[in-house]
Amino acid sequence: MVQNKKIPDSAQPGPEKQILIAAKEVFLEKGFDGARMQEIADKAALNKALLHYYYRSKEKLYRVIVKDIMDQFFPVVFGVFDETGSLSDKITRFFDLYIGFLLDNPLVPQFIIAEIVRKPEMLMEFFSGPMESGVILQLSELIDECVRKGEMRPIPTEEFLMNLISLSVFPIIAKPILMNFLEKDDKEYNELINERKRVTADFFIRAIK
Amino acid sequence: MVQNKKIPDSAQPGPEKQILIAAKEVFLEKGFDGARMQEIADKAALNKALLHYYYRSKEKLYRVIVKDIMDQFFPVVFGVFDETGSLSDKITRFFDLYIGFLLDNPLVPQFIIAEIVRKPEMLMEFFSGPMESGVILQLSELIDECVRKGEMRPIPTEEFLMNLISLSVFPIIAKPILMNFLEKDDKEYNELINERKRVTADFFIRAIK
DNA sequence: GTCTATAGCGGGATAGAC
DNA sequence: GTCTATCCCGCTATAGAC
Repeated sequence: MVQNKKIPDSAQPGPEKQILIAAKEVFLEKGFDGARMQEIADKAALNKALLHYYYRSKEKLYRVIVKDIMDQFFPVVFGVFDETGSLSDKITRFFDLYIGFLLDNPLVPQFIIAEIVRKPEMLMEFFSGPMESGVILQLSELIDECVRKGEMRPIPTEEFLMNLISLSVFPIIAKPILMNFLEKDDKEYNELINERKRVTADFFIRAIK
Repeated sequence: MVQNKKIPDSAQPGPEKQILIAAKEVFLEKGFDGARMQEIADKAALNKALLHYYYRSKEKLYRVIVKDIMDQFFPVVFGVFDETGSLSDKITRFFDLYIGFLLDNPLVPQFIIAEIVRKPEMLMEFFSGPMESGVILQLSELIDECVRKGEMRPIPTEEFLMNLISLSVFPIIAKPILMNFLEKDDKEYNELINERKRVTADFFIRAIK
């Protein structure tokens, strides 16, 4: 299953890019410890030695992939709230866009949770970019404004953001468990998540009214 | 950091139990691939060979720990809704209890997500117990009743349950990322989660009204 | 740049003394 | 039952031919 084709900038078609595509697939699925250089090489239809020729070590290759995944993941969260429209529109658009992205890339949030949580050092390394974008501040201002207009009750920005993300992401990363629990098959579960785009926006809007 | 002392039934104080306690700590923190038998032995202050004497293989030891973790985790989710009180009381009690448990055992949900998601076979193996308890059915009936009484709007059981769990669990498993994102230190973040016991119950109750 | 072959080691597992 | 010593495989990494 191809998870995602968005691979860095620099990479021209050729072995270097093939490696990145294969590595991303394998690391996403298996994590650092579970991934094997041999499997990446096989998937890229190349020799194992070439991986080291281009990227020196497993660790170095991994870091490239982590950066790629983080760069792709975080911008999606942001920049939805600075468009036009009512608060309800923005929230509706957020869930639609974000859950849509997660459905296309289910392994991405799981990877970030599982891997970054166990190697918090890496966070600091790759997190400066998104951090600086000032989303928190921007969101705070939006909330203030909506409260003034009476479109919502006052809610701490942290709570607003946490709930927004929790409701979107958790059903994706816990899919196997929740599937089992709710006795759904794969198709049914994905339909459920698809409905959540709408349904969760409604849920959220009611909660902040 | 001792995560949790609740270790199976059978285990008397002695090497067998020491191994389980150490193994649980290491597997919780590192996962199967990341865990080292040597580290478990060191932590249990025993020889590596003894691990194999008692549990034959890393895999076998791991299965014992997984079962222990699952057995301890799932009952907490259940059995909160069959007590007395109004719907609001039940929801408030749920978040209080569940988030409290998660704060005491932050690695447990992360472990279940990270490990079980990558070895779905294991789910089937250990999931029969909780599955059979009929929580879904029970919750459906509660919702029906509350809708009849006008205490809440009609909501699919799946949605109700997913949102309940998402709002509780996600902020715990994504702690390192959210901490960074919200620019909180460890203490501040835990306080935030503690407030969520109350605050999230309120959020949820508003959403289903 | 791309391959084959192999070094080197970490780590799970076992043999065997006590 | 508990230890030390060791086996042996799998995997990262490198040497070196082409």
